[in-house]
Amino acid sequence: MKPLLEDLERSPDLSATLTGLNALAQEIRLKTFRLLMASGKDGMPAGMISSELDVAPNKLSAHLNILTQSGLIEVERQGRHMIYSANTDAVATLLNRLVETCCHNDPSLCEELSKVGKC
Amino acid sequence: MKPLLEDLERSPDLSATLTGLNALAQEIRLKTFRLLMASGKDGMPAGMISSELDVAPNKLSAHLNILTQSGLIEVERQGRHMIYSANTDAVATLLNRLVETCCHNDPSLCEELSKVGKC
DNA sequence: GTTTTATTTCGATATAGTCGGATACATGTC
DNA sequence: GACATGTATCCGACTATATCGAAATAAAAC
Repeated sequence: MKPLLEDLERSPDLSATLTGLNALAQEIRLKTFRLLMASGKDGMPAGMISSELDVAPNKLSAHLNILTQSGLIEVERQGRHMIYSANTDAVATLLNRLVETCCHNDPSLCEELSKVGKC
Repeated sequence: MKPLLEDLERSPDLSATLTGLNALAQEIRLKTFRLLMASGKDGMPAGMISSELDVAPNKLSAHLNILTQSGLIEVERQGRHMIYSANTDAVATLLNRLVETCCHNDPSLCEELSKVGKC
């Protein structure tokens, strides 16, 4: 009568959630992510992110890889530019996974949560 | 005419956001957080979390500290038990900070995001 | 086809996070 | 006060992550 642990253990989403959180839990990557969220669907080339954030290109590249592999951002080549953009669907999925275990007891707890993403 | 970087740099929330994300970006801490989200406002004593997740008490204690200091969970002593519970308001604040830079260009991008937390 | 620009990859080092075992600290019980 | 229980802290070892400089790739310009 306590399925909580089992559900969490077997959740195949747990690994993906950890990957996404880990991708965001670093200053340069969080700034990059927010910059790309702000730049919308057009995205931004790596060099522009590099100069906007004042981060060395090689350093940034490693972080862009981690973000891309998490699925939170996407890349597309345009000529010799690599255009990065945020994947808002992946972001929504990640946020949902963080709050999906709430409200099992009392839906009124989640009033604040229901205000997320109202933009 | 490019206030993006400046806004991010000066954001006093950036540090708090990183602390919160970092707190969640670890397997034991994420499982703990989800367990506490599921256990609602009553929360759970440290020993019960320890046995539910099959994590040694000393190990868990360090992780509970990190989560508590991030503000995502709270503690209250009851006799010799330490009762931990999720702080849903802090969770909502964290999630909002992740998406607050979106939609500056095109609100239609955020349809998925607006579905977060509907429980 | 050589040069320039944009970006990534590689190898080495530094730093921070995690773990396990032992110990210490409260609180409640006898 | 002595003891058991529930948690927290300290320590050294290990592992993962971030960083830096240098070199490599890929596309465009000349």
